[in-house]
Amino acid sequence: IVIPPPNVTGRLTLGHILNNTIQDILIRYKKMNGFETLWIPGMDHAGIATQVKVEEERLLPKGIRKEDLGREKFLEQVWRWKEEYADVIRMQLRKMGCALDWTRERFTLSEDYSKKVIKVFVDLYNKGLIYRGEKIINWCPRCLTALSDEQVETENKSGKLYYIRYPMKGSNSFVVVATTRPETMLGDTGICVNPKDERYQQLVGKKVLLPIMNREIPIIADDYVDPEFGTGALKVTPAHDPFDFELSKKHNLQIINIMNPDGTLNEDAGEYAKMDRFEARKKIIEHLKSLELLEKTENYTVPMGICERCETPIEPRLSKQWFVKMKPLAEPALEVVKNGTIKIYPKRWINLYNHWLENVRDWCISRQLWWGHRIPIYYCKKCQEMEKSQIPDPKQDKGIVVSESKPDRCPHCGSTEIYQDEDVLDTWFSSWLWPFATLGWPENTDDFKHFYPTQTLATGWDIIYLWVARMIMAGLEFTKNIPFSNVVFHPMIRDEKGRKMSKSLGNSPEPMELIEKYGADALRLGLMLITPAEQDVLYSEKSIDVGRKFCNKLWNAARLVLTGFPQTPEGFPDELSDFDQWILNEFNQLLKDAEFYLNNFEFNSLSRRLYDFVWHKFCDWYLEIIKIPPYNQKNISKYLLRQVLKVLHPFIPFVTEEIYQKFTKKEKSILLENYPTICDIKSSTTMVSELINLVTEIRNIRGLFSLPHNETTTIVISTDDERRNLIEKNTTVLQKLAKLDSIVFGNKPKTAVATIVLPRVIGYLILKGVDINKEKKRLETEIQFLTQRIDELKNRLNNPRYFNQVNESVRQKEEKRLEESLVKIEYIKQAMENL
RNA sequence: GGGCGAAUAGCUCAGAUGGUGAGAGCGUCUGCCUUACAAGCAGAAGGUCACCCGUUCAAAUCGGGUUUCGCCCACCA
Repeated sequence: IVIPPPNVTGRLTLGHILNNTIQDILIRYKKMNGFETLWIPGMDHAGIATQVKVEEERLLPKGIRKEDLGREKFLEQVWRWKEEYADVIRMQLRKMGCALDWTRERFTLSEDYSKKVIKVFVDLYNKGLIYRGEKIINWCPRCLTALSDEQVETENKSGKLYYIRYPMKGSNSFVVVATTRPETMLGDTGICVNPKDERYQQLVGKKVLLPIMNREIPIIADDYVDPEFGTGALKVTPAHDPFDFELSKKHNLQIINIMNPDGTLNEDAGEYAKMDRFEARKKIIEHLKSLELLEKTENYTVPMGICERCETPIEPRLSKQWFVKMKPLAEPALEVVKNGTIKIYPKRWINLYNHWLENVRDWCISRQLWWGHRIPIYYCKKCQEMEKSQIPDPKQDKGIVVSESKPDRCPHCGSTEIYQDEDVLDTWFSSWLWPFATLGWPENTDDFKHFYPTQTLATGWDIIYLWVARMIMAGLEFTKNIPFSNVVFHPMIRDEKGRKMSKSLGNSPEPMELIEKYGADALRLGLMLITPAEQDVLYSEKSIDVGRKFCNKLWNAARLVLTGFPQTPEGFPDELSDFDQWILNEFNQLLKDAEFYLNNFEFNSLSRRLYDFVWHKFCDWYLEIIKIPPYNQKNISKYLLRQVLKVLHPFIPFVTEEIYQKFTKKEKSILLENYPTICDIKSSTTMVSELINLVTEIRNIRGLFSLPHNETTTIVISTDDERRNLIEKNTTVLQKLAKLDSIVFGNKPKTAVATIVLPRVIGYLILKGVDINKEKKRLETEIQFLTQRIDELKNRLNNPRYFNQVNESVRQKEEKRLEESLVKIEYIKQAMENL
């Protein structure tokens, strides 16, 4: 396993705890099952995220901008930040018990790793899969960089739809257009209508006068325009809308960029130059009103893109950026999931994966940032100048050199005036190499040969596009192999009200404080107990307390086992009591379930199953029984506890190790032991179950008659020989567990009694204040219930269709239920007569 | 607009291939300081499994539809 590298932006969150707990469980489980395991740690430089953090927390308070420092000085600051938080993250991963191999720690911006990133860029460029293009991209006016489509989140904001009149040239009439971003009108270079729209057909080819700017712009026709929306006429702003840009190319419209990178308007916006885009919106509306060119305003929900890092509204902006052609990479990635070479858990995420890859668009990878891998593109000043005067075709990248290291001379003209592109690469352009770059690729290292492809990637579903799909593409493209066989998507952690964890809401708990308060094991187990496979986790601190209580319970149980039975052997004893067999049988079932759940990455189910076994089987019944002589002299508690600790260890490594050391006297870590295997059970364990049922029934009736728990009572039992033997053999156990002073065999005593009926056993509890009529009623209700059930079962079993279709084991179970019910009803009737 | 998911006890959720009298944790109530554990033990109450129709000997589970909620994607400005 290679860790999904945490961002060096800050401390780990609860989400990281969840993510790493899952991986640690897998690593420890496989290790104990005899596999060679490796879990590689590492961190991600997280380009934009870290840069924004450092600016906000290190520079802003001092009132300086990064431009004041300059690129080099600023990067020094970021590296210092990185070192600080890398230390914190290392400490956090250790505290939560992650069995990582720290000798192999990696970083996406280390010198070594950077070389791999640059190599990949150059390779892709040479293969024609990277190109420079002038397109409308997502621009964050706050971060001053381009973003990929995946780094933009869409929020539906309530806004307005403005209807603006564009006067026809040489006429008194208007064409009315509807827009949500009226300020962009300053950059309009056309009006577009649907050619089939009869309202406008005669206007196509004519011109309107753009208000405020007083520019003549043509009316064109294109199928793209939906006649139903707004007025059916679309204002075309090529520099500020992706489709308008396409239209402008198709119809040869002028392209006018009216905005500066920081979201203020530029000189092409006339009198609005230097004004912020939202301020300009208000002013322009006022302006249009005064010209009587604003026809109306409607409320409208606007899907607005915001920067995932700073939540600033994105501005679609025309600019020259570097792109990766995704289609050729996507096809093989789709195939490996389709044919099952890579398995995705839970399955439902496959849909999402496919949908994205089938509709994938080219990936904008250049960022106008400082923190990141500098793009290995070098420009020749001379050629560029030549290009401007001689070769006007912008598609030709003349004067550009793509190289892993800085070239001395321009290969075209021999000039030494060469400078590198200022931009860096998208942070995900390094992350997508993670599974193999961490193992030494492109060198054919021992690690790479031995450990690649990796087995399992565990991560949150939120980065399925940003990261997972791209890693699969990169793995197939560069290593000709899948990067991992399994992808386990775990849910997002939300607060109790279902809201996302965020700093501004203050609902994001600090994991280290939780570890301080409850212990790392409690945190790990508590999270596993509440983390469903397919739904988001609603976190509350209570669940961590549940984890802590469990650890405490285990600790106390271990205390009893280690000190309470000094005579018992530590190994597997020669002779097993009925109760030993019973608990071993239960343990075998647990092991079967554990294997199933782990193979299917169902950690939640397994953690619940473990909890239930340890608490409600091992502690509540087995440990209680073996306190009672003669079982306190001879039992398998020490053996079984050791096995149980091993099964629990992947979930709660610390407390299990601590207890285990008490056995081995600090000689060997429990992690180096073998995982338990299923052992033979010779005899049937149903008799013990019957005994347990009898105890439960007695406790139940005692409760019904409000008998205080410190008072004992007498029971008279009428049963067959087999059960009489069983009960006689376990008299003390029964007495202790059911609070009985004596057990007598025989028929109903003359005193008033409460009646307990099990198949083949009638028990009469001698109690005060028993109302015979109420007892009769209680038993009659039971008879009624059983009669109904017997009818149902008989009907079913006599039905040939049932008989033919149902599988053997189910039918046997049903037959047994019928038999038990028939026996039980006879016993109840017998008990009724005695009343 | 397209797609995905959810609806089960007061709350948060389990219930794989249809088949036990639908479970757990928390909360509530009753009784217990029983020598591992009061951070605990023994019990109880509490559910028309959102609604309708269908398939089946049998549906919380499968199919169709309805309602409510959540998420993702999308170039109707």
